[in-house]
Amino acid sequence: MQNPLVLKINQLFGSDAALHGLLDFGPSHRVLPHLDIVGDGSEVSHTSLLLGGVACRYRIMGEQRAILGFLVPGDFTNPPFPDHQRLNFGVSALTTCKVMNVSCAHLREVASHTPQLSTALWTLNQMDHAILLSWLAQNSHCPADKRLAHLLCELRARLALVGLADDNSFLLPLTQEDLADALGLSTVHVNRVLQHLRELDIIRSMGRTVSIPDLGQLEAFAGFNPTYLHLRGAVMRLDRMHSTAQMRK
Amino acid sequence: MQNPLVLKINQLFGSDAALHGLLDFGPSHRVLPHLDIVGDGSEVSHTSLLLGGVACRYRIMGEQRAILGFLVPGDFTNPPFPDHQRLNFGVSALTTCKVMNVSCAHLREVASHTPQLSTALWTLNQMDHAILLSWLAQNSHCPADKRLAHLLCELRARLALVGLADDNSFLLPLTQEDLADALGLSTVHVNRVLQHLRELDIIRSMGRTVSIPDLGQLEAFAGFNPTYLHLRGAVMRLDRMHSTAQMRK
DNA sequence: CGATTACTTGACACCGGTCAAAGCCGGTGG
DNA sequence: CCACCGGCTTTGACCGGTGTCAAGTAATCG
Repeated sequence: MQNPLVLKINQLFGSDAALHGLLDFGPSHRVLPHLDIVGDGSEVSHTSLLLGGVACRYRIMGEQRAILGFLVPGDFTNPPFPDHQRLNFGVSALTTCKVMNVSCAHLREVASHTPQLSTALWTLNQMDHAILLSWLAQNSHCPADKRLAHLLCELRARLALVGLADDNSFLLPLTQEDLADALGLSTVHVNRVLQHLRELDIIRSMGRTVSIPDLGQLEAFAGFNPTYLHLRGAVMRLDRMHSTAQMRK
Repeated sequence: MQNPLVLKINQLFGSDAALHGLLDFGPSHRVLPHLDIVGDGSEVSHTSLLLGGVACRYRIMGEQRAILGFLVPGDFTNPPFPDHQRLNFGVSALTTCKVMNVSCAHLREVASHTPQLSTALWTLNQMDHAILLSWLAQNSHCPADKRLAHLLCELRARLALVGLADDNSFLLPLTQEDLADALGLSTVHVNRVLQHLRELDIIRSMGRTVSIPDLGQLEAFAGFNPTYLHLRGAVMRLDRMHSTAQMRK
């Protein structure tokens, strides 16, 4: 059972044995569903690495919960760079989660000895930012069916990065209510849109398993552009950054 | 005529004479309305500081433009930290803009000599992130009138930081179409919601000037919580970061 | 002063929300 | 092994917020 962050970094930047040992930070603990991993508005000088399960960033707006992002294994709850962040969101476990706390100071210390790790963390942070931008664009400007399809594409791609999905299916332990709170829709409507996607045979879902007859078709329907996740070309980009960094010296 | 970034940093972190000279990076140029300051998808190793005018981050989705954020004087088009970013959005001038390009490498160089500047840039970056989160939450989970009201609160607060707004009014050079593309609404509906807010006497707008009879009432209506902009307490936070940084040594 | 761009208005359609009830499914305990 | 239970999913009827289309009015600029 490998650290999913290591898996992800290797997947994105090419296998790099040097990193394997660096990212074992210590003991992990479990968080049960519906419990907070990080409380809303808390002030922290650490981040938490999700090792297993699915969690979400959220904020309570009036009566209802707004989900602002999903976390899958290999993700950090908050950016690992600055000390003493006051978060303006909470992080809550959606399934049972395995979590490891990482001091930001410690992570910076490790990264300062390993420029590749430092670059990798930066890229992951930009990926996080890109996902947020994409949610904003989709949720504000797309009809419900495209929104939902796009979210499925994104989650599949991110899960695939840590070996939890392939091109044809993956396990998605979210309720329709979770999806609704993320997409800004009602639970009832999410249900109907799911049925609609099934009728079109764009997805086939049984229980928690989503299976995808034709990934290309799904991504086309959603208008999904995987490059924003730095999925392809990330290795090239890392190389270029190193080479230009050397040129400048 | 002062550099609005200096103004903003002083406003947020307290007057700090040491910064005054550091943030003059060189020549600026003008960009006319509707022209790109940075093209979508371009790869840059610099950022651009907006010195005057209003611009937006945007992305074209199908037929229509999605506005993903507004830029006011003192804002950067993209985060100033990493070299060689491939942007997944464009930046376009909404009014005539005065823009100054800043090499990321150079900015890092300057910041490395001035820990206060470095911290300030970090905080500004987190502020940017917080605004994005807030847009996502509002646009996905609020009815049109609250959304619009919230956006007006945010813009007023940000403009006030650089001396371009007070509690009772400010100049907002946006068309209703700009607002619509930002809020994910149709132009027609933005028009109607504006009328509605005027009927409630929550805002009074004449031409491009928005005047606010009672700021408290507007912010209450919008559910606006200014702390997410680091507006209050930012000075304290900066102090705390410095003192804890020293303690660790 | 004409021409273009922005704003305003009304009628109508539709997407998605709400409410309420009924199945389904997995777990728990007798 | 079955009965029960709570959470999740599915349905239907109805309503309201927003979008669309199209036309008309104001404002801005050369």
